[in-house]
Amino acid sequence: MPTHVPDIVIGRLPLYLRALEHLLKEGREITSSQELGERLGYSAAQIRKDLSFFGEFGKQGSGYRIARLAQELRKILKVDREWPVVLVGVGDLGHALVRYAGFKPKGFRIVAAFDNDPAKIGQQVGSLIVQDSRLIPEEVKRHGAQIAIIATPASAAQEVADMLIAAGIRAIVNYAPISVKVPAGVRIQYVDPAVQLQRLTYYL
Amino acid sequence: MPTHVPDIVIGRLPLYLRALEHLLKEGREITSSQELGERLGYSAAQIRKDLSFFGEFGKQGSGYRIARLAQELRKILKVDREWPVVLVGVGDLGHALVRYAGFKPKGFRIVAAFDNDPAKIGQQVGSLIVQDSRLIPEEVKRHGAQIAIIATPASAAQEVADMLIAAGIRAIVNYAPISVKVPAGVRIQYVDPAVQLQRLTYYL
DNA sequence: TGTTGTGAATGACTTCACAGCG
DNA sequence: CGCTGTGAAGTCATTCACAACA
Repeated sequence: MPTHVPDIVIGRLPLYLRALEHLLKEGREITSSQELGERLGYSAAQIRKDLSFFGEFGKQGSGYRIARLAQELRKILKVDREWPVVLVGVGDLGHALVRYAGFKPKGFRIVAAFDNDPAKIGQQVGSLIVQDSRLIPEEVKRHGAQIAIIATPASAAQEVADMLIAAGIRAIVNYAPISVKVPAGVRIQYVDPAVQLQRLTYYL
Repeated sequence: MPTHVPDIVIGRLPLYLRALEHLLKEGREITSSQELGERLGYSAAQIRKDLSFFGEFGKQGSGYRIARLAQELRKILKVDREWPVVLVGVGDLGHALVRYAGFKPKGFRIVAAFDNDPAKIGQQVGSLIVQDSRLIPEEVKRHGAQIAIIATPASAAQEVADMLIAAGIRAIVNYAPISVKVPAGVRIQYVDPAVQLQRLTYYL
């Protein structure tokens, strides 16, 4: 619907949504761009401008109805549903992500976990049984998954990404410490735990 | 030394460093801004401009000596040493991070892990014994740690951040799904696994 | 009065394009 | 000749500031 929304705006919307859900849990019904901004460390103008890409959700003089705005954001972000997600690489980090309780309330469910280590295949992790990576193509299709999490070592990440994309995956969160090449039309987000730390030390 | 370097530039340097280290492992000695850019998905000009904030590291006509540039970046980022890091919250995610093998080669070592759950205190995780969160002040000081990782539930994150900062922590990576208030002079990076996914669904 | 939504103004970041040098 | 380093230009993002309105 909107002409074009910068990626950086889309990146902030989940934070707005998260803050709104916290306010709701505190029993609040109304908030303002100023209050949201203070909680999140953004300017009030930034928040109003971001929201204005999608419509008019507030009331002059009073602010935003929290429940309503949260629901609008869920619709915009398409997290007003449950997305099936597949995960590849059941090391410590992958293991933790499979069991992570925070996905379900935010619109995601890990429906399959893969590894190529025979010692891990067949093991139960959370409510899933680890499957052989060779089953990725058929399982991705069977679940209709468009989203994947890569939590393999760096050495396997590119090959795994290629296989996932061939199977129909169009969005990836990559926890492996390496950049992977993906074709146009596939979105990728990087989370390298060591890089997060290295972004801080410069300032110390 | 440099007048002022934008945060966004600092944020890319660890990615340049990571790519250089990969090239080194492949046995390469020389690279160019173009090659680096292609690997990482940035323009060659972007990379040259970023580096120019800190000096002149290349040779016209040939490019960059990889080992030399990597070492310069480590110096700039101050990861040419080993930083002690403390971690709070030994759930699945914290557990995985304590055992994460990727920190050491990038300049970090987790020197203490804390939790407030009596069932976890005293347990061994990796080479560490989980300690009572009440020991944070003395242990942070004893190790001289300036960096912390928060991997607690959202409900504990603010309180834990306050305690860490009071004890001398000046940089935080927060895996808890909540924004926390920190005073000026303390840097914080957020990694919410669900937010990473929510940043992708808009495009599907 | 208090707060939104939004053009206009400002500021920040990226790309261009080329001189200069190895 | 190829590639860096870098001002200048261009693009994109944020903040300002205020009309509109509950």
